[in-house]
Amino acid sequence: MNKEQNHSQDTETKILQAAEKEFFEKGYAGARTASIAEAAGVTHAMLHYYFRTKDKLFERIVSEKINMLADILLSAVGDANLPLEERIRQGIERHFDFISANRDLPRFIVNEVLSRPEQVDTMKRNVQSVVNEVLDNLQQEIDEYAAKGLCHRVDARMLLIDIVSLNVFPFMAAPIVYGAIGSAYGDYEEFLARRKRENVKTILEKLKIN
Amino acid sequence: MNKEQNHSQDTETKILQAAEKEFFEKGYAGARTASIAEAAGVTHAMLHYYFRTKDKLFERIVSEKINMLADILLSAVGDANLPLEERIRQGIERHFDFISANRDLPRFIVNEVLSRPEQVDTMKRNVQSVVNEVLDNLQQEIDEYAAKGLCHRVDARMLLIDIVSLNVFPFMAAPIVYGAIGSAYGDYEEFLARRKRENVKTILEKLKIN
DNA sequence: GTTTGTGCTAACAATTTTGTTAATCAGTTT
DNA sequence: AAACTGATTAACAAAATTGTTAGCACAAAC
Repeated sequence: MNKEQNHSQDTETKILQAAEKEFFEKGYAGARTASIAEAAGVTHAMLHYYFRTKDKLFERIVSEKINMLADILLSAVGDANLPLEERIRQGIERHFDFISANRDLPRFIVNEVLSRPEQVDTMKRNVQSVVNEVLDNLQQEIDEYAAKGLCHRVDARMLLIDIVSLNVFPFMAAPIVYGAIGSAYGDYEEFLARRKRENVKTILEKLKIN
Repeated sequence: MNKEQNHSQDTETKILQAAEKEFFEKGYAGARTASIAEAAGVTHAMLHYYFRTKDKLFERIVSEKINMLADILLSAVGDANLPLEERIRQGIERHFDFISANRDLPRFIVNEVLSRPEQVDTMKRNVQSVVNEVLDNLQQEIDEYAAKGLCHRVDARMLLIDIVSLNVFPFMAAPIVYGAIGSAYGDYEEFLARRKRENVKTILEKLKIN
């Protein structure tokens, strides 16, 4: 009995889950504490009991999500001592799969986090050092390969922006991208598989020397 | 005196401008009719006088913006009877410049329009026929070039998604993309110029036959 | 000069939404 | 079993936000 032994199977967790869904779908301003409580199957006083205010509940969700971002970046780095091309392919695919498994996350970050200057600072602090280290290593490796004439000497920072753009945007604009174009390729999952291959190809094409 | 002759230099227009700004910055749910009125320098009753409800005012802004999208697509098509490569370059650059001149538009569309199924339908109806025509022509032209061995036979639809992704995402995620990476390239405008060149290069690389 | 209509204001009404509080319930401890 | 503790509820309070209304002012029409 170290922690609180909750009655109805962790009310706090149920609220958090419902809150995440509501905030992701409607944003901070559009979210209603009453809806969250209802979705969680508790009275809305409980929400205030556990989290005091809507704001604090929101912050809790946000900080959790911001942490995921640094993680995915690191996990996408891939096994060292694979050949460069293979590592980049792996990085792109892992990033794509992560976004695919968290389809509402990019929109949430862009909408709710990037519009708050304080949180942008938090993100920068959390992400910048990791990003820079990853990028410096990647750039070094690219330069080595280029020196041996094995690839073009592309700019690692630009490459990262390319990758993230290609991987993320179609998910953010999914209703219109798939609705107006993608549906020609079959169902949504098929379309995504196609995009994933396409993105790998696009990026590797930039490196490839012919 | 066909139309109403307003007193203080077009109150309706001032409300519309203030509303656009507020809705773009804070989204529908976050926007406050009182803020809009204050920014427009009128009492907030005027807002209801001219537009009845917050909802109707919002719809007015949305439909205006949706129309812009079909326009930019057509205008980016570029002069026919230019060589293919030059046309695509022109298309990418025009699209980039349009986004650059309307930096909050993508976020607005993604956030506020794509989350409303009815409006997604409206957009599809408005955009789909234009997009399909443009894409069919482009595909045909690519195929002709490819048949002569002048370029790879790339898929026009995928190419369009690539272009839009590369051009749009950095603007949507500007605070973090520029803040964590882009600032290494100088001020924001310099960074953008660099991105524009980069995007053209990335896309043309996919076509180029070596 | 009176009438009429449109733009406009100030105050108010209605609703929605967040947050609080006092009381109750269910275990646990003593 | 009495007292205690944290979880829970229902009802309420407070604040914010949208929307309405009655009336004023001023220009044009008659």
